[in-house]
Amino acid sequence: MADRPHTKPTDAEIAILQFLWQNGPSTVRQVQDTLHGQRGTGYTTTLKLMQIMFEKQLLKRDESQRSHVYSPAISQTRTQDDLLHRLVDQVFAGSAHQLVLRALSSGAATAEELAELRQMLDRLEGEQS
Amino acid sequence: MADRPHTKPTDAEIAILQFLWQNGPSTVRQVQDTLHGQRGTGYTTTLKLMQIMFEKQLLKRDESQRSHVYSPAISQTRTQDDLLHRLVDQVFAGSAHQLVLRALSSGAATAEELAELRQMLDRLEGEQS
DNA sequence: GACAAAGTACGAAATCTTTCGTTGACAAGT
DNA sequence: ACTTGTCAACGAAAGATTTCGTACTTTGTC
Repeated sequence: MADRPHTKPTDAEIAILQFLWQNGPSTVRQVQDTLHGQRGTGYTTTLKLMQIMFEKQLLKRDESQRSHVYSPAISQTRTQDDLLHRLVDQVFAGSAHQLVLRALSSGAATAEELAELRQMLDRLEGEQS
Repeated sequence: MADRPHTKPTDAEIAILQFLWQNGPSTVRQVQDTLHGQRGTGYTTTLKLMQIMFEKQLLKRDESQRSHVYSPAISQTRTQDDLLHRLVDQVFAGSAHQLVLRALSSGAATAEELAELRQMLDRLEGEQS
């Protein structure tokens, strides 16, 4: 049950959250090595960011070890939903359906994925009747 | 043919763009009255924002009238695509298909819209074979 | 022409985000 | 115990965004 963060995570914050969602609880060092090896920023930058995210309650941390171990305090799906709704409201004038159409037409989808979508459609139409 | 803005428009900028896309070329006053009547910010704030957006080439303007008339310099669809891709990359790990599934399951879609989606699927599957 | 209304331009404050340097604590090996 | 390496904490600078006050210009009205 993730608390709703009333403010949108910044890009840098999302990158860190994404790493933690994918790799599980991690130390600053682990995040820094993998993530900001690409970004080119220093260790203390990542540290500070994660400390701030901890204060903002975006991250939890285990301080029992010398190297604190951080994990997300908000769920991936919840965050995805929030950002998705933001995008729909802001730039698709509230029409999720328009967004879906555009994502499909511009994004490449495999046959498998299309089949999965078709299933989803069946299910949704079933619910509606 | 909209230039690609290499930087992402900020939230405030997107709100203004959205207004202009929906209402057509407008003066600062028109934007301010409608949009930031809700936001609660002053006239000069909106003015400044739109001036900066003009410098950034996010907006065009017609200065032939005393009240300059602004219009978007980037297309709505292009911007939607850009932001959509950003979201997919950042929080859906590059999987547009995951985003679509989530948008469908959480966003309410009417029967009509579902039918339209089904058509889109048919078309996409046709292309693939 | 003087006045008021509404507009633009500009500068700067306030806020938020990102970045890093420095300091002090802790641990490991010698 | 001493040195070396790693870490957390903190403060502060740099950058970007948002906000608004003030000054100047233009337009129309009396």
